[in-house]
Amino acid sequence: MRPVADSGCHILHVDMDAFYASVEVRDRPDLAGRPVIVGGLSGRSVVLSATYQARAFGVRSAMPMSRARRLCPQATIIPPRHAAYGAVSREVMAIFRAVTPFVEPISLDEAFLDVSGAIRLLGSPATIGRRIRAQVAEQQQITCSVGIAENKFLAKLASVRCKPDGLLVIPAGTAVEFLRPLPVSALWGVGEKTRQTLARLGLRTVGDIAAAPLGVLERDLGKAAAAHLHALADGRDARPVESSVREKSVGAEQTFEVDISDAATVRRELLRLSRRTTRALRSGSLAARTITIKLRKSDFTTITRSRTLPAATSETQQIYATACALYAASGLSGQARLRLVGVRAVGLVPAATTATQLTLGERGAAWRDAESALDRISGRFGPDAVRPAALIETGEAGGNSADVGRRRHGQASQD
DNA sequence: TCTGGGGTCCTGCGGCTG
DNA sequence: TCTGCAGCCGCAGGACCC
Repeated sequence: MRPVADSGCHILHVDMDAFYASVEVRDRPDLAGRPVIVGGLSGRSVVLSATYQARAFGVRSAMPMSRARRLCPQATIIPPRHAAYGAVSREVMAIFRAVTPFVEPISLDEAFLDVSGAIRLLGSPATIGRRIRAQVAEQQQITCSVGIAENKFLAKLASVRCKPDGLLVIPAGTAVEFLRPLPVSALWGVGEKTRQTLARLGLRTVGDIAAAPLGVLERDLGKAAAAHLHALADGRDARPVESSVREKSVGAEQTFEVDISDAATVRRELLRLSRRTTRALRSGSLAARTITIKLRKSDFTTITRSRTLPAATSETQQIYATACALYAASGLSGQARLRLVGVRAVGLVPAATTATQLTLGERGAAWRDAESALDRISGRFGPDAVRPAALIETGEAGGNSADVGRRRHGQASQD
């Protein structure tokens, strides 16, 4: 093994390769070496993950499934199994935590590790990276890529550059020459809109941004984004690896199979989403001060409306009532055709710290007890084991649902 | 081509308050 | 009592990331 110039590089970014698709292929060996796409089966779903054999045909994550099917009609399409991916993710994160306690998960399939405290015991960062790759492959039969550098931004960049099944070190002090020729989109925070704005300024590479006066960037991007991009373009990123990141909001949203204008149907969906949101709140022992709804019209324009409550809550009835009031006040109730609705709870606080304010006639304690009981039943028998009568679909007992608006992504029954 | 779902962060505006 | 100002907060929207 050739020595790698990794001194000063104590940040690792580990990224699983085509994670969901790799788990599916692992569990179905007959699919090995074939194009596989993980995604919903309905008309409006998108690609969640694709094997590299499918990517060779141009299939990409977040691409509409209809387009992916056209590009690669021979691909095997598999509906997602989120529980299976979550289980693999927990095992992989345990491998990381056996190396260092400083692990910051970014999503199910990637994490940053600060290994500065593990070097004396386990060897150089590159040695640690190779060890992690070997353990993931041995224990989970899937591959990952590891980027190693002096900060998070560069480590992430390195892992992207060595995919799939690779390991790349950006030696300390060489970041600027590595970064200079890259397109601006390589910078974290530059999406399509920002890329267009930068192109109007004549800035196309990371080197162009590094050379541009900060004032020019501030004028078109704002102070925070300008400072952020200028620092990244110089290879500077002071963010530490944070092993305990607190959630700031939880929520749920749903795209309808066909656009909906009927207010009663929208309210029913708001109830369903409020239940999902409050279940997430209660499972984290959290309550929320502010409730936000999101309404996306058929032309894809999106509005949000929010309301801050006198006290934080995790009760479905209160959040649902707030969501309905916001919907009624939006001016879209029964008017616009909606393709998506969402409910989000913001301003999270530990549930134990919330003061209970009951007004005359309220049945707060009774509701809380009932919802706690429902949570326990849901945990044992599934989320739809018990639900409000409003959410029992027409004809459900007979097996045929008339509620076509809600059917989606092949997961209509796993809400 | 026709765009999911879960999030975070930033900006700008208006109202309130001292 | 009125006005101007600064700071804070709530709200809405947009961009971005995985």
